[in-house]
Amino acid sequence: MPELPEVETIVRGLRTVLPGHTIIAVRLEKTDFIEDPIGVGELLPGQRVEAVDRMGKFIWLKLTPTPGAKNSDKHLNLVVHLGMTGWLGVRRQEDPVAPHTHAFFELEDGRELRYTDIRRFGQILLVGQDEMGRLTARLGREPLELAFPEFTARLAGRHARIKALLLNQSVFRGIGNIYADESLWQARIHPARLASRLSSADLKRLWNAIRRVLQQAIEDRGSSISDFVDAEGQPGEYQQRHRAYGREGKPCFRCGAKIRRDIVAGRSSYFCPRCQPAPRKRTTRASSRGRA
DNA sequence: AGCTCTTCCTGAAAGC
DNA sequence: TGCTTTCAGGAAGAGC
Repeated sequence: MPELPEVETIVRGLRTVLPGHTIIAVRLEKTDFIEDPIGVGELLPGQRVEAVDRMGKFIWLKLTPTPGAKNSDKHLNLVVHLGMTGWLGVRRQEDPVAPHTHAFFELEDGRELRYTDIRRFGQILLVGQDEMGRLTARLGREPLELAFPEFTARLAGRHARIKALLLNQSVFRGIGNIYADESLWQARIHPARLASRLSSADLKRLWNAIRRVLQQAIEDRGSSISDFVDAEGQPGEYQQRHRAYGREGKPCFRCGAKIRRDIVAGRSSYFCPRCQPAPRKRTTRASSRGRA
């Protein structure tokens, strides 16, 4: 599933082949995951891709109108979220079309940008320059651009489970289930611990772990679990370094105990029950009533 | 504020 | 063997 490293890998691939090229036509198949399919079809032809960037798990294509574009005074942005199974890449028009390809953006040179998404949990948004601020305001900080004091400040006083906060895109942007679990394993922190109960040593280990994990995963071009491939169609390598995610029942690389899987924050969470000790008391109503 | 539950969707895997 | 059920999960929204 595409998280920050996978999206970064896609973005780096697109950045080498897309800027400077102009969309001349749009073809859409299923459109239920596209915010404004009519607008996409009408406004994108004539738009040139100026730059490709990433915001958390969003791919951000900055567009510039060419003389043939409608609304040629307006700067548009094509923002794409890959959801669970999304893929965005450039192919020649004569190349075979992968199943579940729902959007085709024809370029002036005979190639086309294609969006493929089996489950259609992704999103395609057409965003005007003025609305980009509102989109970014919903998102937290980039975890790799975050100094330790800011990291601590974002978690201070939060009574939610650390796993829930790592997954919450308005706290940090780009971390998903895999990299949350891998970071917590590295930092030896149980996913169900409350953020407010973490010591500064815990937080320091977690901050370091998130940075190490994400940087290594970007270097390895992401994790390919079921079907992730980069913009060129190549799988990533980071799944070979997974220490917790998907390893239920297998020995912990650190201590040999069996990795466990529990539901924390509504998500499968893999952790070592020995290296990542559980919080002392469940904060259930029953236990607090029993003590009162 | 933050928790759980539900919804969206498909295909793989497990169950019968 | 073949059909049915379950599960996975990012994000948003409802309800508590």
